[in-house]
Amino acid sequence: MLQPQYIRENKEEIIARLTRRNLDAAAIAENILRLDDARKEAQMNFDNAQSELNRLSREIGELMKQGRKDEATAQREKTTAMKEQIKGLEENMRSAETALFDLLATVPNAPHASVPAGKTPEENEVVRTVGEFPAMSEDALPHWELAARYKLIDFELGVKVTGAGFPFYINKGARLQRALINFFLDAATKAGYTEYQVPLMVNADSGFGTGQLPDKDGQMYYVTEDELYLIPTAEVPLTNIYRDVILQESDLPVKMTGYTPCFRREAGSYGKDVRGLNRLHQFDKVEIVQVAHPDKSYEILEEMVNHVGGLLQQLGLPYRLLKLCGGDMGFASALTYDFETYSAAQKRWLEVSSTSCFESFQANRLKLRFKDADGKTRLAHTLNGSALALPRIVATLLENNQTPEGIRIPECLVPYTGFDWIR
RNA sequence: GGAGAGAUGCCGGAGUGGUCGAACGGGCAUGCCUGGAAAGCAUGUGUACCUGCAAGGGUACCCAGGGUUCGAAUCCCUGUCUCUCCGCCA
Repeated sequence: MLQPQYIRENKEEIIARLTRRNLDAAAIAENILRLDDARKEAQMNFDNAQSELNRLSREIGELMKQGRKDEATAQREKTTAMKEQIKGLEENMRSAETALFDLLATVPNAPHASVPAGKTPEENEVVRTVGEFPAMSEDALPHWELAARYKLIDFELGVKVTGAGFPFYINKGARLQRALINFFLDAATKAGYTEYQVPLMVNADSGFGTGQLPDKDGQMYYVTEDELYLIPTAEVPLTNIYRDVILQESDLPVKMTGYTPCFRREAGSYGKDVRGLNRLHQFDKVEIVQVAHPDKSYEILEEMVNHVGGLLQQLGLPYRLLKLCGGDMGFASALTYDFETYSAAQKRWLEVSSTSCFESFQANRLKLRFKDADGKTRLAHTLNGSALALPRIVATLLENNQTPEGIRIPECLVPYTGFDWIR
């Protein structure tokens, strides 16, 4: 959530940044400031009236103590009208607060100054492309056919037991999943991230804290009976650990990692995008999260990008790094890098990681703060990244590593799989 | 799921209608003391918002939300959570 105070002091900057999201930023900024002014005035009126009532109450207490009953009663009569008035003023204040909050809650984060303008994914900026594209023969198979041939994944069984987008992984397919999860978790802990195993359902406060609510309400599975949301990413429970927390500056950066299944309704997806492992309702992911000092957050974003790039390199997967344009960025992000691996048999790029800096946008919602060197309480910055999401890694791995003799397992995974070929 | 007890500041723990943002103790910070430390002594130690150039002033917050009252941490109602006992159970 943006801070009215910041908008007031840096209006031109915020408007310029928000404009990259293709919004009428000036109108939004004006509206926020107008509602904030109204809120201040309403609070002032309420505070003053309340202050007067408090003063009278103290006076009555004093008179009672001294036994001056008549005077106390006279004063008490004065309060009746005041209470009525205060009630109205309080309602004004609350509705002014609500109006401001409701607007702020739906305004996305202001993109970083370096974010390219643009409306569609085609306008994302390619930062770099790494690795060799494998030479594929014409009869190279897409991963869903390889998965069937080697009996690694059963999509139809998933449809039977649950529905589309909930595959079964079997045998070496299952073992490969487990190997990737362990490989990613080990890499993260080696890089200094503390491993967590987290709840897979969260309450509405947590959903709000990281920005999924109200923005992505329809995209999360919701358990009505208990008013809980299935997590769409480990980011939600991990980051919310620090909701309503004030850290010491020396605690920063906080580095956390966790493996979880992720649940996404993916309402509105269709066609080749959802074929095979390309888009699932349930998938596995290892996430890395950091809580950072505001001065260090972009440095840390680079560090996280390097971590993710390192994983892809070890897996021997060619990838490109994208800096997302304003139109393609998530609601809460100030700057997002996507990693896409090149899936040789499908001849397309598949997103396998999204790594973002949220600046203080989430922290403001979470009330995640720290005490700086001067003892001042300030909002921290939050970051996170997929490191990595499994299904498309598996898709690319199967496709790119297929040979007439079977599918070759990358060296770095062999200690985890216990086999080096799928035949 | 049933019965009971409880929820107070960084922690422990008072407070059952009036000046309580909250006694007392611990912790922590700063100062004095010391060669240095410990002990001792002194002072300080929440968050948010409003107002003010500032010093300061105001409002709210004692789990959450309602209510009673001139006035609520204290009384009433609802909810949440924790603990104990019973039941059920991987």
